[in-house]
Amino acid sequence: MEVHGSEEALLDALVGAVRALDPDILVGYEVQQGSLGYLNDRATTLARPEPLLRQLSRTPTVSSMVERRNDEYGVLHASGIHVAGRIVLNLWRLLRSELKLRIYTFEACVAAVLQLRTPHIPAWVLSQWFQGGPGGGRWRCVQYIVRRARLSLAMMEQLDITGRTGEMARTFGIDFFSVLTRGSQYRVEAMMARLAHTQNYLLPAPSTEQTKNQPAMEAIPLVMEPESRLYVDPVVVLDFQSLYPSQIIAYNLCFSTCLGRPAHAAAAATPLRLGAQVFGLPKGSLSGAVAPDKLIVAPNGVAYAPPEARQGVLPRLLNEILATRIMVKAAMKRAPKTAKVLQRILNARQFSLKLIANVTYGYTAAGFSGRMPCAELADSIVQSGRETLENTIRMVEAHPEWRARVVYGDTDSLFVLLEGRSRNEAFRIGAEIAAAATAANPPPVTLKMEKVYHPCVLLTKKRYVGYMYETPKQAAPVFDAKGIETVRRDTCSAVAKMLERSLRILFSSKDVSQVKEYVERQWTKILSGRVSLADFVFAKEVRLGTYRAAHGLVPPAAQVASRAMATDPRAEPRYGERVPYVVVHGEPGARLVDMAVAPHALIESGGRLRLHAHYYIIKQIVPALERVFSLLGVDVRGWYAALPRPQRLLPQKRPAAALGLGGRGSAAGTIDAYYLSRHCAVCDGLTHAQRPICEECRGEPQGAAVVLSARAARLTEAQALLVRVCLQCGGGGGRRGTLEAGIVCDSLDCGVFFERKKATGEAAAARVLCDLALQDFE
DNA sequence: ATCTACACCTAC
DNA sequence: TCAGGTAGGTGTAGAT
Repeated sequence: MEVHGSEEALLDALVGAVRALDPDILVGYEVQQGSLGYLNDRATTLARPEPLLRQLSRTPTVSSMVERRNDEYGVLHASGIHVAGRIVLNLWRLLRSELKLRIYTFEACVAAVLQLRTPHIPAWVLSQWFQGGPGGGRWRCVQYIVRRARLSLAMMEQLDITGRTGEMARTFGIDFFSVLTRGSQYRVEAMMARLAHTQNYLLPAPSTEQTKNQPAMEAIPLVMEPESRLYVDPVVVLDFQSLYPSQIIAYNLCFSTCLGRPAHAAAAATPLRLGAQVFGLPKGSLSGAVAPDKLIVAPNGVAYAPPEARQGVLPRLLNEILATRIMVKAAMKRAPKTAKVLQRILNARQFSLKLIANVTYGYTAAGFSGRMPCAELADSIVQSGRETLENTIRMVEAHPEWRARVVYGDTDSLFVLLEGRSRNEAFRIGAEIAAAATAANPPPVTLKMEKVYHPCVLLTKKRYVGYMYETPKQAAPVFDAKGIETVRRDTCSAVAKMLERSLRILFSSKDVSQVKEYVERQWTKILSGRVSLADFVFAKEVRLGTYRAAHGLVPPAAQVASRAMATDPRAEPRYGERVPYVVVHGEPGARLVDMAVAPHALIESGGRLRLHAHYYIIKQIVPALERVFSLLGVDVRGWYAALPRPQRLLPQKRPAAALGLGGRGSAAGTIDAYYLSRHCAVCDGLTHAQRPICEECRGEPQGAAVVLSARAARLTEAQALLVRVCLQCGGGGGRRGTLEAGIVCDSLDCGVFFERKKATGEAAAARVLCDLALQDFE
């Protein structure tokens, strides 16, 4: 740590340090408004003689600058800050594509990547600490900031961002920065152009006008309408591996082999229109090269040269990509399962190969921005894939011994219901189907048995859920959901958790009354306010500046962000940032946007704002549950209507002294002071405010055990409870004994940080690290 | 009550 | 100065 007397001197020292270390890469968690961007803004304000970014660069003559681009792509992909000669990485943006999270705050990313809880301390508190002068406060502030910088690096390290980006650069044959900032077309072209050049092909460059005027695409993939219901018999899920790439290879589909519609070729008087191009082929130029009966005619009526006559560039390219992917997958099998990091890296590598294989189709169909799309070629790929799937469905249903029915299929997958059969039989028949379909198609078209659902629910197209078995030997099923609220990030986690739990109860017990019991218990908790706010936070992506002005209405998240900006312009959300909000009670007839507020606004309102429990239940939870359980003839809405309304408890006014908020160094330093609850920590019933366990439970074994262990360890009852139950969600739900690292259980992302005193090695009192955490917590 | 535009996010 | 594709479900709010 260096100490400097002025901001000027500080910036000079930064420049000196960067020049001395001469790094290739500069990383900030958020480099536009914080980090480098903030420093640059300060430097500009101070009107230094030379721009800071140029001083930090390696080549002062080349421009270094802040990129101000208002188009969607630029804002989304570029780091926004350019320092010539160095790569500037905007970590949160990288993590956004790397991880699938509900929200991408620094703390949430650290938790997801490093399995670490970190406190969030707002800037104004840090500022207060720092201005407190030498001593604890200032040191705490510096320590906090240094720790965050280290954690950013630790995340880079853990995810091997530089290593993997470098690998991809080598795979695609493009430079490091382009891997992160440029699109898929660039990757496809880098690979395709190299291969094309070895065969003396050049890539056509149609104008945007020509591209726009190419014929419209006609083929669409098959998406079956599923029979919506609960399936208690096994359902085998099979899918074609890399369907589109394998169609390209199997039928030699390529720009370089496409001959258009044979009818056109015959009538050579009219020039051949193909994709964005118009060719003037001399009459008879085809007949000498390929016998008409050897032509491959795709199901959309477009002809292709057979591989013997001319092997296509795309087929060759994809062959190599798929072969490499198989090698990587083999390497994953060889590597020890315990080498988690290696496994993840290899997995990411094979996944990126799969991705580039799939976007190769996208390249041929890129209508909006494509540099050389070809509608006929794209149609051929889709239609061949569709026929392959349709033929397979027919074959499966026609087989007399399988007695199978295809109940759903999407593009490259089929769901096969095997009525009255056991799971083991399902696996056997599934393997037979896979083998038969693979044999019935030209290589490398491969049908693979993915999994067996037992049981499952098919809701609609692209929405289903089931207990999944991947091998016949697997004892415990895995909950697997597609498209429904449990996997979507535009619902709050209360919806996701309740739906998942309800489905698990249904699948395990097949007893709807147990589901009802669970759901009613949760509703009661919600209505009486005994819930964690964290489970009721929505977080949706916000793209300010793209909303239709004519519509006159912006989404709630955007509204919340705009309100925050009114008081602090630096609170402007980055393009595509997920902005959290909660729904509170409003005026009668208020629109949703008017009832959406930032979570901290609710926390800090001191009871003025109230969580809109009714909205959450009626508009979010009930519809989600209803979609599933109405299939069983259950009236979820009726459950709620019949539910006795619990009396809502007003937020407790706690004496400031007990909360330790009377001032710094207040005597009430133990954590139990913060958890005075009206509810018994064991049974959740009402209790005396000063007693964490109600009188009845003190007589029950569990409650008595707490009392006894508390006495043995010389703790208060509340302290003893810390190690048994999560204090935030009250129950502990199977997490008992796993609370070593924190007082709050892992299932909740409350962002509160507690430091445990380890001195005595026992369940000692925890001390709140910062006063602020309390507000977040409440 | 039903339809539509818009926004978001997912499956493939 | 660059930007793969389509299908599809659901919530919100205003219009019919």
